[in-house]
Amino acid sequence: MSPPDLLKKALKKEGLRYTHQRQSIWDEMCATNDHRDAEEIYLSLRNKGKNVSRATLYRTIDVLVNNRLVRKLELGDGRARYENKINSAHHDHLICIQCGKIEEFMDDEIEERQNEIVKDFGFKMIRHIHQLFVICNDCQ
Amino acid sequence: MSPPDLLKKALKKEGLRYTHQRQSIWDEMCATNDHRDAEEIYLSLRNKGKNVSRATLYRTIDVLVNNRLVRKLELGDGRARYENKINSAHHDHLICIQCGKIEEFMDDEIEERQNEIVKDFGFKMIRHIHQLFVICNDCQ
DNA sequence: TATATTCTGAGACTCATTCTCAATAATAAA
DNA sequence: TTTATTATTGAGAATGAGTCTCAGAATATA
Repeated sequence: MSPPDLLKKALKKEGLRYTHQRQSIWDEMCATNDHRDAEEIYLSLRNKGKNVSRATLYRTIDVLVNNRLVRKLELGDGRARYENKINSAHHDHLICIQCGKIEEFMDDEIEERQNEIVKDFGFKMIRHIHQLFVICNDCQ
Repeated sequence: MSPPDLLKKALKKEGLRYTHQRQSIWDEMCATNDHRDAEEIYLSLRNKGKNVSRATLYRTIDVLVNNRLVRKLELGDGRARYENKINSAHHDHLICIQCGKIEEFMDDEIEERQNEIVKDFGFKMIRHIHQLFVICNDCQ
């Protein structure tokens, strides 16, 4: 299911301990390719009998995000969404402002232009956010 | 300084009254091309003897954003930034993750590709967010 | 001017996220 | 393996940007 080594490696790299809770959270993150908020992940864990506190959930997600196992999506509505990064190549997002549906896109040309822009400024690219807010076909 | 007609027109369109506070806030938004958070704008108003409540500030900024006089920037740190839209053409942002400096960029090729992507999905583009998080030249 | 309606401000409230700290679990040492 | 050390956890308190409430103030209408 979820590649156990990736979690253990990340924890070791950070000097953190391997615990049941952290494994449960990583399993849960890998269980779907959805873009879920913390509460959805929390409740899904509870449903499966894996009781992990919100505090631990947030703390663990931070570790996963910092180690590029999970991606954090900020859509501007006050709730972050999370998706695992191991089942998919790099992509950005289209978000329907009506129904909330999230689709993924990837465009080499855009990626390339981005890098050139940053280089032209003499800066160093760390990461980027590219979100297209749309009305999807179902909502038109 | 700030084009007074734009504010009055927007308020009229929304069926809202023209008040001192709303004019002060619009003046303040036009006073700089910075990307400031609500608290900075609030304090700057106070400094100038224009006492406007936070409630009114947020409410008015909403109106300005909805009428495209002001742009709201969500950088993922929990504080929205605002910039007036009347002194500048469309652009996106580079943000230094070290010092917080914000630069602007605009790329026709990217804009075009974006539109094509949305069209290919059969969606309708509403708006987009494109942020490049970097380490700027001063911070390297 | 009188009346109706909208706006404002102070502070209470919300809600996602972070923090605190005593109890617990994982690791290291003996 | 037992003990000692150190990190982790969970419950709930705290945080903080932003929103809401509602009585009094300002503006518009008759």
